Amino acid sequence: MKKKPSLKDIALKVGVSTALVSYVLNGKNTERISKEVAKKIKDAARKLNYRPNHIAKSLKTNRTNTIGLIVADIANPFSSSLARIIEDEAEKNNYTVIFGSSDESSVKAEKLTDILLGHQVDGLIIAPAENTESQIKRLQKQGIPLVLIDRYFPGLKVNFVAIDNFKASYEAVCYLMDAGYRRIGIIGFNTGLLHLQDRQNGYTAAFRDRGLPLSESWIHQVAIDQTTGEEVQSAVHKLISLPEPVEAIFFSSNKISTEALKYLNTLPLKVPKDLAVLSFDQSDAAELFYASLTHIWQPLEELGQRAVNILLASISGNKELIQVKLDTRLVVGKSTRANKSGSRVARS
Amino acid sequence: MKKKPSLKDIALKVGVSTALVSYVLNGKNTERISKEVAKKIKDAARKLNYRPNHIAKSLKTNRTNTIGLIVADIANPFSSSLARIIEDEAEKNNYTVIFGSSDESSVKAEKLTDILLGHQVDGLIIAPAENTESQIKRLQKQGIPLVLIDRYFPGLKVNFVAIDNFKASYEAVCYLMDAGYRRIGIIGFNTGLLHLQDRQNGYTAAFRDRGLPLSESWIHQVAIDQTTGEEVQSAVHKLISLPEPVEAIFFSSNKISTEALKYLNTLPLKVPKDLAVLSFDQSDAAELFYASLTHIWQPLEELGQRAVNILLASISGNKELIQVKLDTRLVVGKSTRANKSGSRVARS
DNA sequence: GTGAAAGCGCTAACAT
DNA sequence: ATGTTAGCGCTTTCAC
Repeated sequence: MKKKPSLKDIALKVGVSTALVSYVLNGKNTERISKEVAKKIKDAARKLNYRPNHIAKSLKTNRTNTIGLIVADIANPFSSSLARIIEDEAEKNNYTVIFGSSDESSVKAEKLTDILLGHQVDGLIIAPAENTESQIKRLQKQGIPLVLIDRYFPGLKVNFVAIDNFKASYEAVCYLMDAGYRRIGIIGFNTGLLHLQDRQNGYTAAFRDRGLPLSESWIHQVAIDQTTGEEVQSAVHKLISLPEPVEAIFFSSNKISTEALKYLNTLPLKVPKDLAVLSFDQSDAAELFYASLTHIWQPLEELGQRAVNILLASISGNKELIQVKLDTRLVVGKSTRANKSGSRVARS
Repeated sequence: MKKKPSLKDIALKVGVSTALVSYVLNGKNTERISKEVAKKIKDAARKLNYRPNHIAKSLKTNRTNTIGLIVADIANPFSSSLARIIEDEAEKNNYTVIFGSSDESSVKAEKLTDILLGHQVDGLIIAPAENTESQIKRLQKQGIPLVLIDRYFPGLKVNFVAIDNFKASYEAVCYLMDAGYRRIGIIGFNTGLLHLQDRQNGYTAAFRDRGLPLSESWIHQVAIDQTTGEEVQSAVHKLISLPEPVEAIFFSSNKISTEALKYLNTLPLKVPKDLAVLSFDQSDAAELFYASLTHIWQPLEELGQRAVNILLASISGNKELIQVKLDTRLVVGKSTRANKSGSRVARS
């Protein structure tokens, strides 16, 4: 690799000091620099194909204009969509994104954080994995600009942008109940992550508030940190094989619904006639499945954009604690029926 | 943000020179450093929660251990899956990934390249957008370690890892022909990107080699750089509304097939009975659609891993030109029939 | 208007 | 076995 041209090379070529070159190229103190010199410098820079060395600049300014992003798995559409939004919003503000996938492992998350901080990112956007509360706390104590996304720890006074998972689930399950469904199963993750627990809590709360019976056999949990295809299939299988099979299943994430729908495709049973399904998270799955999926839509754009803006504000010294819970929307598709016993609304 | 501890702080605390601290913390020259001092230094580093400043290190060493990744759109599952693989492979080699989405725009691609290079990435992995040949050429002339992925420019002597798109398409279309399909439509992108053109060329070549008639009305192209939902729908609609409707459609990318399948879901027609479909690229869509998709599978793992390894070799000074074309696999699903006129294989 | 020089945190060649 | 020092490319203060 040829040596890259530096400020000095330009200075030498034009016959001025590096300081002047720096001023001109950064548009600083322009009023007190002669037009001719400025032009000469710019020309030389162009001719040498000069590209400022951000590394050197950063060392001096203590700013890298880089933000670190830690998601669970960049290959998951939820994460990658978010990443794209964050990338765009960051770019608008002249920031670049470094990323890493934690795989829901606190060990990987910690290592990743170290690496990103080693690269001197100006701040971090983190979808925190389970058991990383202490890491987050430590980062905060070190004064590192930080905003959690998608998930948060209720005890921690740390910026976050998330959705109201409890409410979203609650409303979704109520929707099913209003439609006449009674035996409603749920497949969720077996995890300590509050935002995922909330989805299950919303589910149980709906039963409680409506005074409807809830059977333990309707609740299934799968592991979050490994391929869950088989586990999900087995859960679905159990739910529909009960002496009194469930009439509807609520999938608490896109990963789960994708696996479940794949499985349902192999079964003779028909959605929504024989079984209704409803899922958290939008995804292509919603429309690719033969019965377009009724699902809980998350405001990804807003989630990502606000995270970036809160982070940038924090980087600029804003000390205010900002915690945002955004609302979701229930998008009704064909995988559930507005009125379970269709005949009730039959016309004359 | 509190000032971060530096080598100097440790040196001061322990009462040694920064050089010693650097040696100890980097495990260099360990043989000639006393155990006690080494221990003291390590303890101090831990106590101060020292994290090496990669920026400073980079300035000195001219290595950032960062690679820049430019994809078309990180939100596309193809890109994000690849990104994940690249991330993992990079991490194994102690590298971090900075990324950006070009949106298939040469202007964005150039800007992105500049930004990533400004951050002093050690090398670039690029899925080049249309009309970026000159950019790539320039990068190469500057001696920047480089490997193209997924796409390449046949004229350029630049490293690449890609697949044989022509062959993959050719074989896929032949498969359809062998199954008895004759009126086979294709929906591809209207683009100058060779790898996408190759997919269409493979299609036409199959007709030519088999001596089968091909109608212009079977070939449709949609724009690549914008949401193509409507365009795809309209293309599908035209293909199945021909006086002699096509019997099969070949979608030349995951983006196209996803949109097309969504549309097919809204139609009364049944796959594969009324229409067979076959797609390039694996994706969840393959199994979520009611008739699991016959598709061309790409070796993403190998694609990503080899790209990283070739890049790292190049960064380490390897001058050898490496151009790899990997083979794909046709995965047969239920969206096509092995024998179009099913009766022919009917048993007794 | 312009330049000299210090220094960001680190490494490595060169002392001692 | 440990220390000194120059310098990576840049910004910025201060001097002329």
